[in-house]
Amino acid sequence: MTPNQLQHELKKKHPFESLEQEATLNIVRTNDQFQNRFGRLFREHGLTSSQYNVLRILRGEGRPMPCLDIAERMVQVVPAMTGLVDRLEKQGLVRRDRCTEDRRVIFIELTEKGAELLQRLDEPVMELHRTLVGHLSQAELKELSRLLEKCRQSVRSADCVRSAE
Amino acid sequence: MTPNQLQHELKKKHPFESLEQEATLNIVRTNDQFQNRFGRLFREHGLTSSQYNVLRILRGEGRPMPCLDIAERMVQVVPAMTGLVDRLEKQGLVRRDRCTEDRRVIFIELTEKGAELLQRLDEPVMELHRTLVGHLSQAELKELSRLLEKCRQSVRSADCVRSAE
DNA sequence: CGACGATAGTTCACATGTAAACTATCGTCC
DNA sequence: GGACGATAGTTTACATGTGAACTATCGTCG
Repeated sequence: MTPNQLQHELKKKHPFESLEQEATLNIVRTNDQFQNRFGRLFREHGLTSSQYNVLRILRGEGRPMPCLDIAERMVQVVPAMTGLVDRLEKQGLVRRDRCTEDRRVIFIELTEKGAELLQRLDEPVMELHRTLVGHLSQAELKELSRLLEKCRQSVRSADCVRSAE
Repeated sequence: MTPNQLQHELKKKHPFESLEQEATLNIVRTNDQFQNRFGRLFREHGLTSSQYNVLRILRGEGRPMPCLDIAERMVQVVPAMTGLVDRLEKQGLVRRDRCTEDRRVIFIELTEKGAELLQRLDEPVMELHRTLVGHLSQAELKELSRLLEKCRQSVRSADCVRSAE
């Protein structure tokens, strides 16, 4: 057992002030390293992590979606979607389609080319998931997901408070 | 118990293909939401998350550090440090100092003003840590950190392979 | 009908990250 | 002591995120 692996990784001289701080930093650092890996994989196929995310969401939904709905499922704010879709459209991976009933909304649709690219990525992505966390037991993975979901409950409740202000 | 909270959050129609995928997405999503919160807090004080990180690293080290050493403790690549330090210097929070022995290295030093800003942030930051994960028990926090550290072991070993190529 | 608030996207300004190319120095080896 | 590879930073080009302001529509209410 390495009781202070994170402290060692960060070359921190002082121990963590609290378990809360240590856990939070562990989340951030793990995410950064994972994002790094996925980013590299996607880049080999001409995509970024965000772009891949958009394509995945569109495939999961199975039909064209408005910008706002896509942004809502990603954590990001709306304005970023414009440029994101611009580049995906330029690559021919999605198509913009203005809704006829409500001319304010613009549907984003996955193209055949986009679907094919996604499919080519399925196996490598699954493989990377296994590489990154496959050495944890099924029980550990379940526990990890449970703890992280519990973490997010605080954000949700805090957001409720904020939106009630 | 909510067995598929993440699936519900993402409005995913299909269940996750694997526990590995679910755990990875849980890490990413939790991180995004936490970063969001910390970013807001730092912004109220005129800082970004990255800038705060640099200041924290400098205070932890207790003395001036070369750019590379700072970048190494963050996950990011080197080039980003230049602009980051530029802006911190413009705000008077750090100072650049060229080393006399080795004129290639430039020491970054925390200024008095930077130290004061950090100190003002200490309490709010600690408070936010508690808000975000304080509802987990001490045992859960320890287990979460343990699992995340175990996750990162795969990245480390994979990096060894890569650097040996 | 016509003003007005709400909603969907876009544009803008600014701070990051990433990779690749470039500059200034250092060390070392012949 | 001069070439050469390695090291520390910077610059450049491009894709993100974030907040604020703006445009086009919709709906509704008077």
